[in-house]
Amino acid sequence: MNTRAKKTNHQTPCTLCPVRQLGIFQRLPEAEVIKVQQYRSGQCVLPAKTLIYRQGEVHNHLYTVFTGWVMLYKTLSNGSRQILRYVLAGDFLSFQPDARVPMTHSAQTLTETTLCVFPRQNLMQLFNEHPEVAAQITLITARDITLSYEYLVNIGRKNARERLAFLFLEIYHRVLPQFPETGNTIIFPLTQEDIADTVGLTLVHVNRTLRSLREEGLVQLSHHKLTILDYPRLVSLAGFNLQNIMNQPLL
Amino acid sequence: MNTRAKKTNHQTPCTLCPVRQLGIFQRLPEAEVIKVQQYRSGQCVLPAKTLIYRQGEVHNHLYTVFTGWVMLYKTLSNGSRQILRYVLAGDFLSFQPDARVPMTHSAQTLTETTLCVFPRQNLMQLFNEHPEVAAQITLITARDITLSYEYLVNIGRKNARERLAFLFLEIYHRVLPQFPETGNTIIFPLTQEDIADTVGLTLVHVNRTLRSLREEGLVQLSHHKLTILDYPRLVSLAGFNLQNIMNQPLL
DNA sequence: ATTTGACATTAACCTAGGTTAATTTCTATG
DNA sequence: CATAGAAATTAACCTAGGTTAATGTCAAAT
Repeated sequence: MNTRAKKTNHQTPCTLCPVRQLGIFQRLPEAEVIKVQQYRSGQCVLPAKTLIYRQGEVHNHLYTVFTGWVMLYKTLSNGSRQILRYVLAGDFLSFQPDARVPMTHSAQTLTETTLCVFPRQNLMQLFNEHPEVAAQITLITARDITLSYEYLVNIGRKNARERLAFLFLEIYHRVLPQFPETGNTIIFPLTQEDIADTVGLTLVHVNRTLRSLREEGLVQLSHHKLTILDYPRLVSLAGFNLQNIMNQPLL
Repeated sequence: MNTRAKKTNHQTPCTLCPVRQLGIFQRLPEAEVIKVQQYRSGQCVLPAKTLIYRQGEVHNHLYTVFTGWVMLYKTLSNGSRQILRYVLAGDFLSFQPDARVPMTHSAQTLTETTLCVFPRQNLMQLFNEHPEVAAQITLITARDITLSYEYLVNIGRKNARERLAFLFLEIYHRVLPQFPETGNTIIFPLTQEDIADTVGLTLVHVNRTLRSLREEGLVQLSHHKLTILDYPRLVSLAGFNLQNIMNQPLL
């Protein structure tokens, strides 16, 4: 990982971890969590725009995102980039269980980010000793697939306005549980180029489409703040279905 | 599931299962497999074009594909369809671990297909009693994500020729281990409309692009047979990387 | 052998989104 | 507060791929 990363001194005990409410360990009993903690190797804070791992390289850590935004992306030989997913607080990062295989994508922070680190070597041991955790991870991974299927539909079968509407709603709904006080406005650190590389358009066309959405009073995006102006119309434009997005276990 | 489905009388014991060489139980010791077998509820043969489950409906079985082709897809409110993935022999089907949540996509056979059936209720029990299996499933699911990321790149950032080249190579390499005697020609049951709905194009443009690939001596597709004519050029056109595709544990 | 419906093929035309390039904000830094 | 690089915005023009629609081919069913 990048050298600017600093390992924090204070190590939050897993039982006090704020992301427990959001992510993987939600349903694990207290005792289970305390046992899991011993596999953890630490916690670290990364500045914005830090590469966490690079496509093609072997990488020996797994992470849970504590706070901040991370993006996963692939780079093609012609230089273009496809962003695969945004990883937010409570999400799992770099889940590729075989430590010998090089990563197939890269990960980079968008904002300052705090990660909780597990060495990959401990994973199989953790699985064997705590099958509960393996089951939880399977569940999360299955939901990640569901999300990436939504992205496939979004890029493969929708027009520009629909694609943006969907992206905004998807992110809005994943940010909401972290900041319940948030109204219709969330902090949104993506540039228009990031948006373009997420939904398979060019940045110029993203800009045009944003203007059209703004002029129609659907969303407003500026200075890294996104405001949902007309939620119902946006939902219907995007063909948005909450169920396919949420990372929390669904009741 | 469809009523035309017939449950076969003869039940292959899991230890003799031909897909064991390909799929999930590859690394499980014999004794483990015998124990897993008791969770199985049966084996069934479905004709081509059978709906296995439908988007929006709760579905209480999990499957391993024994022989045949299955496609997963989503249908939008405007009637268009996005194919998400082809499920081949040895692959896992409908992995959505929470039985109460409706399926987010549909599954339909393309050819006659034999499935091995697990009731979903047994899954958590299986996980708890056999963490080995949970770990294997995690591994497979992680690889499914890798594949769907490849699809995202394919649709989001490549032109028509590149998309088709990639699809052909991806499928070719997944079919190969099943039929080692196959030369450069494989059976390829997709229609041009299926191809279009997989790579985010229209069937008319798929036809045009196929002609162009044929005229340049790259691939030949007719009568449900696909022939790879110029493998190296196809690989370079597609930006194809084997590692991201294979479902087998890599080394 | 004929019918039928599904699938493939082609042509003519059109448009959503891409390309290029210039200009205008921001925002971080000295 | 000045400056530079990053990000946003806009306009003019272009093309890859979409649309419509007609025709051809094949295989299953009678």
